[in-house]
Amino acid sequence: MHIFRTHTCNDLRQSHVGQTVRLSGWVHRKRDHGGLLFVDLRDHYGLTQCVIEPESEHFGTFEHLRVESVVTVSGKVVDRLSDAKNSNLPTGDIELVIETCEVQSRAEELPLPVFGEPDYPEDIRLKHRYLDLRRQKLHKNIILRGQIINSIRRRMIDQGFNEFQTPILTASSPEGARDFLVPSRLNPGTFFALPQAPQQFKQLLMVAGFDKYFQIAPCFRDEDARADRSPGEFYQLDMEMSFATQDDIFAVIEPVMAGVFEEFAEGRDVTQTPFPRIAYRDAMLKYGTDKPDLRIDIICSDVSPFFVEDGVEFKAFKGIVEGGGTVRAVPAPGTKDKPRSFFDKMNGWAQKEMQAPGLGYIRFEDGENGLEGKGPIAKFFPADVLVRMAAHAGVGDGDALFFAAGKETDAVKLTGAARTEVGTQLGMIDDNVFKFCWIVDFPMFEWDEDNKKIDFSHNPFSMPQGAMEALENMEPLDILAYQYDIICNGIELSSGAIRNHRPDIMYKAFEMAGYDRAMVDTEFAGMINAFKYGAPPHGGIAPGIDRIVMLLAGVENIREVIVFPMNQQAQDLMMNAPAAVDSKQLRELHLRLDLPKEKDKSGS
RNA sequence: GCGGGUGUAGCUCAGUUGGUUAGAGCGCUGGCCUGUCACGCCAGAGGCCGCGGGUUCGAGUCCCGUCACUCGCGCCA
Repeated sequence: MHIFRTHTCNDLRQSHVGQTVRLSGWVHRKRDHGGLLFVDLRDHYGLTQCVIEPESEHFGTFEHLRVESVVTVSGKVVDRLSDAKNSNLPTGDIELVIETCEVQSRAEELPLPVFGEPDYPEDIRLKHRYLDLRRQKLHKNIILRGQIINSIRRRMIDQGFNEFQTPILTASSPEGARDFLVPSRLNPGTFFALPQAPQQFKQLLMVAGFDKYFQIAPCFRDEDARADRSPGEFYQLDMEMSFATQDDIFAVIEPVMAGVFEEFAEGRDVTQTPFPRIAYRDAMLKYGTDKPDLRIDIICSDVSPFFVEDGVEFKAFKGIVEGGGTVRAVPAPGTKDKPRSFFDKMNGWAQKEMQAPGLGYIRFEDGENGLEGKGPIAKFFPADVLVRMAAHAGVGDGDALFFAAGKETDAVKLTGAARTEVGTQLGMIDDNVFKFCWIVDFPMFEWDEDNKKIDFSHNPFSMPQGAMEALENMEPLDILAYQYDIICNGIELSSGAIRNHRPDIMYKAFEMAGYDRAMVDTEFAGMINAFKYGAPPHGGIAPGIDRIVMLLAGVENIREVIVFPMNQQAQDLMMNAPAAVDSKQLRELHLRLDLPKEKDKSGS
């Protein structure tokens, strides 16, 4: 008999009754009846109830053994009496009568209970991640992650893509995030950067003629965290292909995403391919964001012109529109029965959460003379203006409109947030649906208000639509790029682009954003040089693995799908990283610290 | 860097208009219990009310500051 186990804790069934077997695992739970003691033994695979009687020489061992200790037990598999079977457990028909046992590892009192999985403070969970990972829910998420990555890998390979490994110690890449730096001992005073993405490498692989690249790529960015953004490091399905149009990229990645989501959706509905494509400008107008949650069936609109019509007396918004601002309408469908407090709360939300001046509203109801407006500001509008505005915004009897007004950027931002808030408050978000879309036609350039200049609005290495001709002849802010995002349920899974593979167009685009030729030649030497020796047109995308797993696992926080995550301050509480190093290590690197004055941390 | 929320036992939380000795459940320790599977019953230990200052005869409670955690903004094109 194997010294640790003949079966796993999920193997034994009625057919094993009578056999002598051996199991190893963690003591999940004990139920001590004095004269009889039940031990639920747990391993990666499942749970088996073991039972021990007081006559046994090992009874005392189990009486005082703490849960989560690791034991090996041997004994006979017996049938349970019919009313003692547990239908909730795959092994619930049988139990193991313990004859011999060996304690492999005693557990001390736990900082974090495994059984029952009660909510626990996240810093404790992170510090004792190995305990947290024993819990079924997290354990399952991590296994799911591995299965999803396997599925993605298989789907990419099936489409003829080759997997590559690119350097971890490299130079700063063209992304705009802060780099993690690694000092070079052999080259004092110089630093590697960890890749923010393998962007330049994958493009260089295209120049090298490999045609179809992919990698489950680790990416490192020294930026602040969000619920859906892990600090420090994360993984992307990074892919790139040559001689491909935007549609070719979509045709490759859509079946991968749709296929993976369908494979792991467990009955949840997934958008059929091809995914809807929404132009950036339309997305900003209709949804107030470039990552719309299409589960919310609300379409916003610009209603600015109605506020400056003759006879409209609502001076606050009129002034905003006349001053070059804008008013956007966010429909709230089916709110006839909502109390006044619903609308007041939305206004309070806008002021508190969005730090907006407020959120005006009008409720529409059929009256004696047709559709009528109700609410505090309706009285400032002639009846016919209200009717036309309702028609324009697509609302009718029993609906309401919220108004987000201000400078266009502010109004759009408030519109997008209000749309989500209304959708949430009205219960319009279906958790059992994955709604995908592409956002396309991002502008190539934008106006940088801080520096009063034109700058790249997205990726400087994207190909402008219309190529050189557009750069030379069009108004810069009107030029679009072959740049696209893929969105699922309001979460941006990835940006991608058809790249600019032409040095002449590259120099021109950078020149328009105020960067001279010399700067391009030094900052992006590797790539611009490569493009001078025959580069294929190419493009790609890099969907975030962690976010895909997060959506499929149905969790709100990205740390629930990462095996050893850092906290929001980008600290690993379990490994104590980052940490100070001793002076010998610093001397070897010719580094001297110049730290800011330390904060008073006596509060903890 | 900025804004919101939270901070009372190991954990989840209650704690009245400011008023005597700060409670409950879970967990932990000890005892009892032969069919449980969220086992049950009894007893016990466990508190700088995040920290500092202020108001007050008196602060867990009110005010100011600060720290920690978290969500968001900036940032991440």
